[in-house]
Amino acid sequence: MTTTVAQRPAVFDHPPVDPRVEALVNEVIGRVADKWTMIVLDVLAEHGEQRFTRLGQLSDGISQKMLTQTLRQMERDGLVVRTVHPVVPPKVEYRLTDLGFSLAEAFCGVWLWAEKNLERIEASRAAFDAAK
Amino acid sequence: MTTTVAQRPAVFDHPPVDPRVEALVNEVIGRVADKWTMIVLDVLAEHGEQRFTRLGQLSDGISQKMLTQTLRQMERDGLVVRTVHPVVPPKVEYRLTDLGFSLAEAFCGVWLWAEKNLERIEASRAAFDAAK
DNA sequence: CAGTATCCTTTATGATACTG
DNA sequence: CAGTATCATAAAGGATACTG
Repeated sequence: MTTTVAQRPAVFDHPPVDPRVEALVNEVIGRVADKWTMIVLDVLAEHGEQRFTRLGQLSDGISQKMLTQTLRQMERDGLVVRTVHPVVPPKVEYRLTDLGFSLAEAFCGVWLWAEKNLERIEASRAAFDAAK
Repeated sequence: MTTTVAQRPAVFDHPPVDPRVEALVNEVIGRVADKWTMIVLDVLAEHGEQRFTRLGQLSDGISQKMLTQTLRQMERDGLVVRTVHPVVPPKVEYRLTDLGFSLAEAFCGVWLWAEKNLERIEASRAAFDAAK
């Protein structure tokens, strides 16, 4: 144990966890902490149920391929539900599950952090780049 | 505005933001919501200041190359400070800045979410895979 | 409309060897 | 120890064309 423990908040004092659980958590984080997943999640959280094409418009910069891929993965992970309406032309809607919503809430703090600290980050980058 | 607004918690009712700010936030999220960044961030938050090699051991599965790369980027973004001790053999220590620490706190909710919902995710995946 | 399929380019990452 | 440099491969991602 290092001498830095006391200066860290209690939120980081996890109980010791099974390494295999930790590895699984890492895997989930790696899959879930994905740029497009977070953006689509945010769009669905902010705009509610949406059709495929609209979702693509709202998820700025995403390609159709990545949208399909991201949505399939999110569906598989239980973050969204896909509803196919048997009409022509096709109408498919996506919405967050409770699980997806809880992730959006958990990730919300990171969005706020990014929004709040944008300028600090840019300033830090500029200073770093200037120094070398 | 859709009819789903009322059922969403206040945390998602952002004021309208400049699209360019939103794009920048997306960029930061894309860069920061990176698997290795989150893992190294977590390790530094939990274990405090660490040397390069030790950091690699604690960040399970990371290669030396990715560790270097991730640390440089985090340093550039102002998340960590790199301290070189002029001794031989070299001793370089990394620790979180206040900014880095605040991100670790913001991201902490996602770790807890992942830990809490691991089994639900695995069950969902199994069901999804079985259905097709 | 909501995809799928394919080709192709870019980026990410790993393995290995080398150095102050 | 803490990297850097290089090579090689895998994975991510974009563009385009096609389909129920």
